[in-house]
Amino acid sequence: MSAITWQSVQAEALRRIRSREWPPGGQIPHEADLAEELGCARATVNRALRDLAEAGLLERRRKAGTRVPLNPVRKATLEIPIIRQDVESRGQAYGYCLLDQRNSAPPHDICHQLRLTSEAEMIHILALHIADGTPFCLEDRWVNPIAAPEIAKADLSIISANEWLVQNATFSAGDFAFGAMAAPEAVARHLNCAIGAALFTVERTTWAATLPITSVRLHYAPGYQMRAAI
Amino acid sequence: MSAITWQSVQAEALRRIRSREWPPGGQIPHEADLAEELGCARATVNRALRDLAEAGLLERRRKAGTRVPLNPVRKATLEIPIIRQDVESRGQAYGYCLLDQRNSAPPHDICHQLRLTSEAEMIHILALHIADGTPFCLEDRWVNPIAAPEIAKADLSIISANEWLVQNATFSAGDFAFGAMAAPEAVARHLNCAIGAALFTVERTTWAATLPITSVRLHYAPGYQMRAAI
DNA sequence: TGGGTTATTATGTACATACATATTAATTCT
DNA sequence: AGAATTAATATGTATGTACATAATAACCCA
Repeated sequence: MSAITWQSVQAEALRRIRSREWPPGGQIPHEADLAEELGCARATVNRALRDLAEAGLLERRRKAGTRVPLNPVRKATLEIPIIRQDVESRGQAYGYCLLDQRNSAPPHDICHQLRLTSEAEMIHILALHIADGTPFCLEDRWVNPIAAPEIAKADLSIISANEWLVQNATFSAGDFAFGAMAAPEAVARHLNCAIGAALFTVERTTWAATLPITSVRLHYAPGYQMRAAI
Repeated sequence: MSAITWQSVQAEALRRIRSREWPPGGQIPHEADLAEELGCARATVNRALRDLAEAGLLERRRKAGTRVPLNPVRKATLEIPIIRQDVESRGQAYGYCLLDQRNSAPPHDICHQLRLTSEAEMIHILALHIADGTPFCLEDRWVNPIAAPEIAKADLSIISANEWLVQNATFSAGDFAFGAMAAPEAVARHLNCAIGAALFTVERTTWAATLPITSVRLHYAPGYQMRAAI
């Protein structure tokens, strides 16, 4: 293969950005010029710069050209495994316990999250994920029975709703919100921690096209950290 | 242009994954077969499937082919803006206040984070980010003066270290850890919240190649949520 | 049979070319 | 002058071909 790969072109572009040879806010040469200068095809330059633009390190617009953003908004990739895999990848034994499952009308804020106006009943699930015998994560979930009717037949005391949904209800879009919350009494009891302890909390809502599937709140035991990398 | 784009090929592949026409754990046809079936070039199929593999929806290996993973590890994209932009994008007025800046030897855990063994002095910065007059985020940062010597000349009472570093010390790699923490007395005082309040906390460490640049701990005021989307 | 070598195969990449598309600049018309 | 039209241009995409690479399967020989 040719000595210059799109990776090498990308590395050279990164070098020029970092060294300010291509200054912040400034335009960089056209793809065609770069291709000629570096001795490769334009498609190769395109591939390299496109990836950098996706990472937020360049801004590209047709006709306007490519420029180095003044305040790059870097994008980190967050891997969202199912909770069992999260536990097992830490080398801990995974356990699971269904605490409650019933049909009822969701509270107002859940309806809002799912962009539902009706007061239709949904499936409410409360379950505990366990790592090496100690509480790991409390799952408080509402499932839209219209979007995933077959979940009613699943035995959620064996497989977690988290896992069942990942395997059976492929979603097309999802929102995440990460935050912290003082453990309410009910949550503290299940997680076996002090009332008011600082808990890392994830709220996730997923859709299949415009049909809301599920909204879940995950309360992680004190000390949990979620990791990401650039 | 041709009627079939790589996006349309990707959409069709997604449809087959979701409909289980391509079942979880199963192999899918080769690129060449798909290209013939869909009536496009192999490069077009490659582009479509490569992107799906990057999103975690397919697994590709040379010679072994492409398969649908049993437990897809979905990847969410997290945008990491500078804090000023984060505040301004919420429609709030940004304020900033440098609380302390001094040179000293970092504590042991910071050295560990930066993978440093020496006891060399670093720059310690404590600063408060403000939204609409109320405390938004407390920044507790250690900067390696070897990696960013020019920061000593910067007036960090005017521009935040966060912003200065993004603009002046492009990094090549970074680790993130998100978690929750009960507000210690010193932090609570600055954030004007109760001692022990649940705070969303981000720890970030960045490198230029193997040279550690900075390690920062961000304590967000109670109620803060970080958002992401798939 | 076992271990190492060689063929096979599916994905990965590079290139030249052609055309599409979005956006800006120039131009024309009223 | 101002609005509408047209040209110019940089990026975006599709294609056919060629070869690279990694992983597996087949083979061969001791």
